[in-house]
Amino acid sequence: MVLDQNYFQQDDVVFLAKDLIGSRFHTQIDGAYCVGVVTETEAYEGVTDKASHAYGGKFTSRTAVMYEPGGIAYIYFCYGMHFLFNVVTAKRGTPHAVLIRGMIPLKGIQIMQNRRGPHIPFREIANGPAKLTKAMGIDGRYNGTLLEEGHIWFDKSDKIAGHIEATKRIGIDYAGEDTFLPYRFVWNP
DNA sequence: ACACCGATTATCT
DNA sequence: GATAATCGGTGTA
Repeated sequence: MVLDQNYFQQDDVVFLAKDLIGSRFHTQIDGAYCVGVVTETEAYEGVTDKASHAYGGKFTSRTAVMYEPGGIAYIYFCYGMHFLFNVVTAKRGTPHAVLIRGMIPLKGIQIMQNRRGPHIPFREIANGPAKLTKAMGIDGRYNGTLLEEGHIWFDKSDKIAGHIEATKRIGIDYAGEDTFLPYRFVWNP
């Protein structure tokens, strides 16, 4: 079933990050349909999380979409050259988000290969947050857009096999003690 | 296998 | 002016 606003407005962002492992991520962008299975996510827990862009209630033009109701995209430009894709979760006013960090391509593989470059090995097409957005054709145009079938969306069937590992998050060593929270989920299918 | 480092620019202070 | 939720190439082993 397609994951809707009701699903994304649950308030436990750590649960959602883990629950999104094994879901299918779809884009219909520039005339190309692509799908992958989500293998890696991270939770960013709103105003209380020192790693979150919304830590301490920070509200800027960049973070404004995080305060919108769950079920929309928060896409931002990172390190001067990469787009990173998050799902905004929780209710309006609670700026939680789940970063989608990795995926195994399922459909539209040739399109993804073309977007990433012909010499990229299959397993490296979308095994990183910026690789994934590039493979899926996602950029800043879609910041703040509703996640719905036909554009950018998720669907999920049942429980997955295999083990989900929880680790500290990547690239947030500035976050003090929150650096070590087990908010990253990695699936070893 | 692993460590190092340069690229490149929107966003925030 | 400094920073950044990264990536890919280079070098050593």
